[in-house]
Amino acid sequence: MDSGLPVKRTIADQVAELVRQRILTGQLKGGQPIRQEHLAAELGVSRIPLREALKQLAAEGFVAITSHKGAVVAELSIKEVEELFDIRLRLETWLLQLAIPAMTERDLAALDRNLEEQRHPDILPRWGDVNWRFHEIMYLPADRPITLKLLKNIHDKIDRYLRLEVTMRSGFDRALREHDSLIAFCRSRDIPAAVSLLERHIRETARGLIASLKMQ
Amino acid sequence: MDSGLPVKRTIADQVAELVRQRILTGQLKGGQPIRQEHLAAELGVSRIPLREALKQLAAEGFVAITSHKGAVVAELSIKEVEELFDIRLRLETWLLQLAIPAMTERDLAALDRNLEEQRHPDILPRWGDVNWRFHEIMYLPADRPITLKLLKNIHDKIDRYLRLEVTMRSGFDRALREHDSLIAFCRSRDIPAAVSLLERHIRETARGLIASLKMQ
DNA sequence: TAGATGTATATTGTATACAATCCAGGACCA
DNA sequence: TGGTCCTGGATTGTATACAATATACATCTA
Repeated sequence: MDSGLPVKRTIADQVAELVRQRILTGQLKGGQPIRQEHLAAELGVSRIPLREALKQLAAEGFVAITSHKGAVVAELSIKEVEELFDIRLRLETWLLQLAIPAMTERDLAALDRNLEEQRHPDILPRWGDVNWRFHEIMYLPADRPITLKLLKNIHDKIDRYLRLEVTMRSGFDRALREHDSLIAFCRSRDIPAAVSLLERHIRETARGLIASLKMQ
Repeated sequence: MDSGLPVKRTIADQVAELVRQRILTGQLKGGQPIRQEHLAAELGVSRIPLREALKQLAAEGFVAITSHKGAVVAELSIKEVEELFDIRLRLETWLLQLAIPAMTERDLAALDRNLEEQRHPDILPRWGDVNWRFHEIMYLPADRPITLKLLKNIHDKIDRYLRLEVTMRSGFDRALREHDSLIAFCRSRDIPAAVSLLERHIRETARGLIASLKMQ
């Protein structure tokens, strides 16, 4: 099994990863223009690999490139966030349904371990990653790699906004409780209960995030 | 309303479009390696814009790039084709459900016009485009642009294989009949009938394509 | 002969240099 | 004043040149 990451990584790939991280963590904010010469100099590379990285990020939807004007960090409108959650709803409930019958004890144990990590005192900075991992572990037994990759991309886009602490604090405990119940339903192979809880889980997360977006 | 295409197109964009077309039409076949110098010379450009185009196509899933080894035209396994159809099923039935109540007479007329085009004697070479346009027109009133773009990407990937004439001939008449009925159900706002027909339509297309893939 | 190791050549990856384009701000005019 | 047309600097887009890497083949060794 291949991790998907090339052993010998090219500068362009490293730069793409780094810029993506900066966008996800908010170091690069939505709407902010990216000056190629400046950023390339800061990273100690030429503009060529940076430009290739930007082309890739543009295709992934993290930046928007306009000819001869340059790249800006992509912004998500509330409408777009709602649509992304809608897509999640359709695809994740489907994957969960497929996954539950295929789950092994190993998978359930991995979910337990992940839940422990979520309860770690200073989880907040890593919450985005750990939360996605939880969902990923649940869906892996469904054996739908393309869908999973697609969902990861969506999660990444949404996570930029979930980092707004307002949302974090209010939805955090609820998320933990729901994750806990989800594992229980998976363990008892109760597909309807699990799917319906997941549906509520996603809708609630969406509601919280969108409310906080509308507030500011 | 913006077409999405930049007025002043850069060489890299034109090359990306051209290479994508060559892949979709089978001029570049799955698994075939892409030699940068050779292709760049053939197109009369340098390798820089070609490389940027390849990075974009890689992110879209049309080519696979391995460091220091180059790009090869992506291949789809039967398992992957099945998964793509599964995603279509989930997302397209959802979009249709949303779209039907929002459809106007204009939309229905556009569907009629498209159907006429499908009946054109030598539609075969343009079938991929026209077929997608049919589905796109149906889903546009749902007003879910991100989902629609995602589905277009999936359609493009599948179309490469739908061009195998075997499938074409056998599934062609059926597709026409089903498209016709779909319009009728949309016109009478019969959501359950339309959705269930669309579901069968997608499943049948998948079945035909996969059967012909397994044959060869 | 089979396998390992070195070397030449092809190919990709990156830096530098230059061309094309955009944009802010000033000159000019009605 | 307000609008239009320049113009120069900033920025992006592309070509060329060079560096890094991979692959095929020859050579060597046991």
